[in-house]
Amino acid sequence: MSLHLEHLNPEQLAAVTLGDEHALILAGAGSGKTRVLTTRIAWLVKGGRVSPAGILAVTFTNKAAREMLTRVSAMLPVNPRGMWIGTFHGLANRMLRAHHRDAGLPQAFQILDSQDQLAALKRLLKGLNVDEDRFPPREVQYFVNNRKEEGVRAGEVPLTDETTRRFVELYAAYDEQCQREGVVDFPELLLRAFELLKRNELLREHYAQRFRHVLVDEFQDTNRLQYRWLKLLASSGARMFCVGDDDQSIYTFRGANVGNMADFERDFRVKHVIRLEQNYRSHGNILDAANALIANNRNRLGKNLWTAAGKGEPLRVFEGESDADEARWLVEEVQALAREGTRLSQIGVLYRSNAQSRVVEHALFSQGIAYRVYGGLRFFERKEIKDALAYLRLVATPEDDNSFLRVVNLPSRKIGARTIEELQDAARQQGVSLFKAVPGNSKAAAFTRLIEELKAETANLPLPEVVRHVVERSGLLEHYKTEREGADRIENLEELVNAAAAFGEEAREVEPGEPTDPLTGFLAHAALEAGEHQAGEGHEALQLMTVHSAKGLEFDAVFITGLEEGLFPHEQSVTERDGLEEERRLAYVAITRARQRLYLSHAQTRMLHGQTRYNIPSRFLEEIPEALMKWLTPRFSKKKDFSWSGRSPEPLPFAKPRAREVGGFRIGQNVHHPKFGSGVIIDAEGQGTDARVQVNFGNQGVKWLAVAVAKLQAA
DNA sequence: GTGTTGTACATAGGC
DNA sequence: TGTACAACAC
Repeated sequence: MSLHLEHLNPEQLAAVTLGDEHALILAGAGSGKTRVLTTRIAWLVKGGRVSPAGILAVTFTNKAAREMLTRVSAMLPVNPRGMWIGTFHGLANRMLRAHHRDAGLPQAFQILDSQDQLAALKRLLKGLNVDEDRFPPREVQYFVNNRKEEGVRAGEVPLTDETTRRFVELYAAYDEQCQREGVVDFPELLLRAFELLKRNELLREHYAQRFRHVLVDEFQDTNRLQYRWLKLLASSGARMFCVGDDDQSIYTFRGANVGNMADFERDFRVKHVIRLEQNYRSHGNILDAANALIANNRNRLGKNLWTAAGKGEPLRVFEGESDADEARWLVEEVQALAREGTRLSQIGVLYRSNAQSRVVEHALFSQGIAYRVYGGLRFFERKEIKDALAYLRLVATPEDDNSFLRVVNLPSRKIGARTIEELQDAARQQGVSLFKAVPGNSKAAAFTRLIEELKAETANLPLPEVVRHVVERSGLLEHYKTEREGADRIENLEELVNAAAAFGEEAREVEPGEPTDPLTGFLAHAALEAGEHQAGEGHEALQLMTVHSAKGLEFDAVFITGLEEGLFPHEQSVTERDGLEEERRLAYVAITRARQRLYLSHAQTRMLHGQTRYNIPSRFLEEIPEALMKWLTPRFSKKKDFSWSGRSPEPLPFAKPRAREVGGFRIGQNVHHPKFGSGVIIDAEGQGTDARVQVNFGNQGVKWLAVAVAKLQAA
């Protein structure tokens, strides 16, 4: 039960034992950030500096919140009752349930995930006869969410032009619809919680007095609204302890605002910025590479990681002729590592985008190597689970039109688009929910009766039995039994019953005002905690994932694949503001995942969207000092004509004939241009003085150049 | 009202 | 290349 303060380095100790003041902790990768955060909480509580109820600690993921809770519990003599530890959304939900009346919400309000939100918007746009070409649902969603994250309601958006005016109308209509149906989307959860404190002085005072210490994890990932909410919570003198790393900010594309770090320093007149720069994870060469790379970014608070461990081995770099070649090499290296005793689960294969996993998977599969791919559908996002949840939601909230539409004809009740439309018209006219608008003698009435019966039948059952009963009586189980390949779905539906049981068993402390209805709690849990991506965690398997999902993880050996211009950095990023810097931070995150060994690779050709692409090596490879790397293939191979030779597939017999060689240049050849720099020829056409070649210059773009005019040189 | 073909589209993904 | 959803035919 000791805090083991003696094991902390001076900076960590200073952070943990900081006195009565605000603090910004710049915590580099692998610098013991979580340890500092949890030890500080324990130190505050154990020393009697604050009661557990005075602690509010917030993270971004449920996983991080769980880990924090576990570690804090281990350091304290009793279960830390009364602490608020959770995600922003989880804590907002908790607050809104407790004060749903003040927040203007029904007690059992349902939470829309992004999919649900999009479905709700599509329905709205259809009902309003909006031209979906001019106002695509996705863009409306984007607009709404961005405004909410700025804390701006529909009535407050400046109407700069006609299009904006239209978007704002839709925003307002969407919010009305949500209100009517008693549902709340993710950004709304945060905005409501913010507005609740902003408008209700009594409540604000209550919480601001209660929480004496507010601790924030991954502070660089907070958006503007989250920061403003934190400021309200700290409005009565609470001490803020914000931990973050600007170099690991990789989520600006979804609203994260690194600027919050600088704002925080200023707004709270932070006296102490503590830098945790000693890294306990990686060998020296790996850290040197990371430091050198990130030094190319201009917008930084500044930080340099160091380690007491040795330099370790050089980074191994491989150039593949193709993506398949790269994958073959990777598999061989993995096998070699395994022979040397590295466990598969301690090897991470990282890539920029999910599409890249396929080739690697193929190679792994053919060699019989166990692997696990992260990403994709999570448990509570699966179709059959969402169907079951829709029934459960209707039992709890019949006004939930989203759920109504989802399952009114599932299993089939012979209710088609026509009937639905009529129903929607009627509901709109009467200003009521679809459920209420159902005429007594219609086909749909059988459905509403079913829901009402379910409600009555399950009223006094324990939660898992409620779920079991609804899954069976709704006809879903039967429906999926008759569906071919429905075995997995049946299994998942059964697993849902188990999930309900597990949820019920988790002894969660109930504070006054907390929802007492277990079903409501479970439905919120399902929305907020999407569950595991894939079963089979803990099995010995190679770990495949995007760089984004690797954040926060570490491996003995790491492969970063597809280090090519256009892929990593991604071509989309060049059009984004500071996009390239974010890509570089992403590469920084990837590198710093490795403990002992780091492998970097790229391929000369790659199949993307069914087409062969010729990419030049990523600039990030050039930003890493040569001395740290060991090239397994000749650096930036000068091999020419690779697309037409050797093992490479012949062009299809009916493919459009392409000029293989024009004006002394060949497809696949590396070239240099005085203005655009180095590139690779990806296409050619014409003859003699008309000869033109298409060159991929990476960040400079893809260009057609006349051979006679452009000063192209073989590189 | 349901099954089938056809076309558009393709970063990253937490809650 | 593979998927997702919309417009089509039964």
